[in-house]
Amino acid sequence: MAGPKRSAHLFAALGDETRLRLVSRLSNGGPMSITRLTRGSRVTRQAITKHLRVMEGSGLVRGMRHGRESVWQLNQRRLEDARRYLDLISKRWDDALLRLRHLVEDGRDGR
Amino acid sequence: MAGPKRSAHLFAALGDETRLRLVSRLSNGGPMSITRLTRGSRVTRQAITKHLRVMEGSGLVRGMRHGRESVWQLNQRRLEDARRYLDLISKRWDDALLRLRHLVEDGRDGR
DNA sequence: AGAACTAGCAACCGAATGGTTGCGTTTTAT
DNA sequence: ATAAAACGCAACCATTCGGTTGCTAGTTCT
Repeated sequence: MAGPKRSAHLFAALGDETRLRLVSRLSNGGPMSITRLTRGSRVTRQAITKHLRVMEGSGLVRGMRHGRESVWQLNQRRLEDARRYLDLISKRWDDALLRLRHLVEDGRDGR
Repeated sequence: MAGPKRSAHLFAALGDETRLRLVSRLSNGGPMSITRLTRGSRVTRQAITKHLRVMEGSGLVRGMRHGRESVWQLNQRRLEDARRYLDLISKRWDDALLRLRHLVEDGRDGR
């Protein structure tokens, strides 16, 4: 299920520039090894590794060992989870504003 | 424009449990004052204020002074920005996997 | 006018975060 | 068999973050 706790965790994983760049790289280059991801990034391989682990922790990405290198790929399902959560909030917000407008108008009529 | 930096900032604003709870409250209760938001939250009013400012910093929320209280409301446009970014990533990912599959298949045929 | 309410400002604190460096281990290439 | 490549582990560091407390200032209510 969604839930604010799990969702926050997920968004937090997206809430870092370096990490979002990794997501972007993976999203249009397909699965990639750590050193490959490190090339073209201004930070250390270790930093990349840490970030990948963080994202793995929220299910956003997962890696498999392939010979001497570990290859990482996006997990699209989690992306959809995030999107659904935003949709939910958006929908509720519309309704809330509608209810609010009704309240105001009723107030006027009630004078 | 989107951009990884601005987007990361936006997701970071969503990437905290307390903050996401605030978003949720605002999303189905409509615009609300700080003290009202504080009631029903386990943290201090000051904490709430700080979080609101953080979210304001990424344009996710905005507040207006109304008499002695400051009333805050969601900014739906930013929510849509976040959603669009996720859509973009998702779409790219699909294409990347497709290209990858073609590569693999071509490899087999090329033997 | 005075009490109560709502909020802002500033200082402080412990924990988490993003990043680096150094070293050891496994796997591939020569 | 050695060298090189790719990675994991651990320690360390500065900064940011989430949160609290104490105090002050503007608004509303009686």
